[in-house]
Amino acid sequence: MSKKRRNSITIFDIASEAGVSASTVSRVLNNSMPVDPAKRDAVMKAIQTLNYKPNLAAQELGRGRTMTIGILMPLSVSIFYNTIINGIEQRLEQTPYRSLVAASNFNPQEEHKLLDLLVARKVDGIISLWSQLDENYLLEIAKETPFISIGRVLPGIEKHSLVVSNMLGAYQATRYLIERGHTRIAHITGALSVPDGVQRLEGYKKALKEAGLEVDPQLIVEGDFDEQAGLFGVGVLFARGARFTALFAGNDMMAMGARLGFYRHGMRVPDDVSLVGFDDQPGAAYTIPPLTTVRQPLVEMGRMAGQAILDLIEDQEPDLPQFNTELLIRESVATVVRNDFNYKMYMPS
Amino acid sequence: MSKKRRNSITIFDIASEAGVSASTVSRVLNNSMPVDPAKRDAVMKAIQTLNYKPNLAAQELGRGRTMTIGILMPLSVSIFYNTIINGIEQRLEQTPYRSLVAASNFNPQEEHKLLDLLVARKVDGIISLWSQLDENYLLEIAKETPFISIGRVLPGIEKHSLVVSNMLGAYQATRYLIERGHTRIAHITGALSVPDGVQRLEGYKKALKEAGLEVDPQLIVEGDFDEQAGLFGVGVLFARGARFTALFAGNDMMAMGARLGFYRHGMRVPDDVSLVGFDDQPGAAYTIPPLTTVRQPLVEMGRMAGQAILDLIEDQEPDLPQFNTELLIRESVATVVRNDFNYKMYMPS
DNA sequence: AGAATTTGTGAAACCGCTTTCAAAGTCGTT
DNA sequence: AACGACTTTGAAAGCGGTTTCACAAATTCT
Repeated sequence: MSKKRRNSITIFDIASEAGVSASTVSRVLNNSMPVDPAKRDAVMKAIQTLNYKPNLAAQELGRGRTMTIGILMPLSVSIFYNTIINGIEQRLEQTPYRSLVAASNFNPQEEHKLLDLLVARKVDGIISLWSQLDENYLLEIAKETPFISIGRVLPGIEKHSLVVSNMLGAYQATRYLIERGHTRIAHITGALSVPDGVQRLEGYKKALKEAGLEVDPQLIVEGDFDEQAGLFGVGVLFARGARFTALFAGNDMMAMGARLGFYRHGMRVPDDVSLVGFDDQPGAAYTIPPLTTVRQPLVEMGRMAGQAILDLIEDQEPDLPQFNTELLIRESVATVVRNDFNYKMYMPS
Repeated sequence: MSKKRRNSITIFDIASEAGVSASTVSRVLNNSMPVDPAKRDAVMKAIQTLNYKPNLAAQELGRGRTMTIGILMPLSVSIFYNTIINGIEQRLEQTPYRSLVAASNFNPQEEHKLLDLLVARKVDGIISLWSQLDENYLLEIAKETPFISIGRVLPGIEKHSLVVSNMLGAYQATRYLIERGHTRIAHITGALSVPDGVQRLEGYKKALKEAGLEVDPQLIVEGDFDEQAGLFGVGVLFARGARFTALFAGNDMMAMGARLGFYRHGMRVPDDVSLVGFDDQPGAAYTIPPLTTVRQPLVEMGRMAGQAILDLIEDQEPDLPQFNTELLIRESVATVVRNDFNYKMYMPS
């Protein structure tokens, strides 16, 4: 079916070129042992002139370690996940470890395949982001290979899991809205099939209850984290005739969708309706108006995950801190001025 | 410094388990040769019960081909590049080839290192996106390994390069603005250190000249593709006292930045000023108002690049089509109603 | 029925590098 | 000068697969 390409110059070629043994070449390559300076130079020169590049597969096979840690993420086309990965790589950069990332595009089949691929590649560790895979399968893999889970806690290895409190973030967002005088706060949820979505919903409810406000189902519509859902969500809200002065969206993308929805209905943000998102995705600072949102310390999370996987590889128990969200106050929320007769409620025209 | 992990079960383990030779196991694994059904089943079962996973490094070394094509991109945290990569992977999915992507974060040092890594990994082909590396170095690599360049044409292997006409896109955008009655059109350029930036500037100028309009340096400010630059750019424009009714931004991110700039200055889009971007990045459809912009067929480009690298691997000359941009008309441009006394009069359409 | 093919199979060589092991050199002591 | 303790070094044995090769067994053809 196809030809091999077995051209490459090997360690032996450069060995003979330099007049030493292959072992010696290997030794200067990894300087794993002292080598006579003269020979070392000869080897270096040979490497140079023959433009030798070690064969990675051979190295890995030879030493039984790949020096790479695999990263499994749900979606390649996502700044959110990539930012975390950035953090991981920042940590790894200072080590001899490389990273190898695989994206499943939210397809569990594909994710399974990719995870197997990482295992087949014998990566030294795996960091998985928001895996959708079966718990037991993951645990099984975690038994064989150092494994860190981000965005999902795996029972039994909670210590190797890293999540931020979605609940807290949603609570902060809602709470803030309440403090600014809003009492009728709508919520477009994230996908309720994933924990993040329901946890954020919970946080929203908690803030409401704590403030003695009722949780009105009329004000809640289920979304799926997509811009579309935001746009559609405000449509639903209006169709219901819901009355609200603020909207908390389950993430920034939905907030942007909602923003467009309001625009279509001729409602100004924040003058007519306040809006808060979740994630602080890039660009959130450049919406009109700049979006108030909940920030997760993504890069920092990545860094810590990187540290944790290194710990695990060294057989040390990782020490994963608690990550908290932070409310980023920008310009999409207005204070509502109370009025005994009229709560400053808005309705589309 | 560290321990090996040499636990794994090998082809021999499953060979003895199934009562056949290792060669046979290999044969059923790749079904490269007919094997007695009974033995085949035995092998399958053994694989199952021992939960065997072939060692990729060993496979690659053994067969001298890695069945992976490397992708080198400038920035991991970018939907733009990732969309192209998506296209590549779509094409690859239907083949036995895997992809391996490496991101340099615009750091030439890093890019060099990563490219070397791909070579060391002996990938069967390389697709490079907007490489910043030295031409000769790239050509040298292209000599050894099938190589496709996206976003930059490499002299000598133009046929292996894939670019879209930035010039055309910018021309389309500017032309459209002119057709809508705009005569004073500002432009915030991309980074002029990269071809895309200057080509878009050229396209802008071309459209202007063609329409008999002067190219006013007052209306041009250099940006760098970042939101910041857009925001800053309109600041500069206003500081100069420049008068314009439309702005063509070198990309969407700068358009968003500019959008915020206008907002800060109390100018409505498109009522007071029209705006067009470039790239159609996700979210561009959800700006306020939805942004008119130039679309590049990213996914399609990726697919074709995937096809091309496969061709190259098969020793066939790839047939890369010409990719054209397309103007996506949304809502950020208004028609100007001319007025002899004051051209600053608009009518949103 | 016997010759000529055509399977199916295991042994062994090989892929390119690392690492163990033992031999050969060095050097410092006594 | 002889001896022991380190250093350097090359040969050789892996690492876990693939593939060639030779051979036995099963088919097919006269």
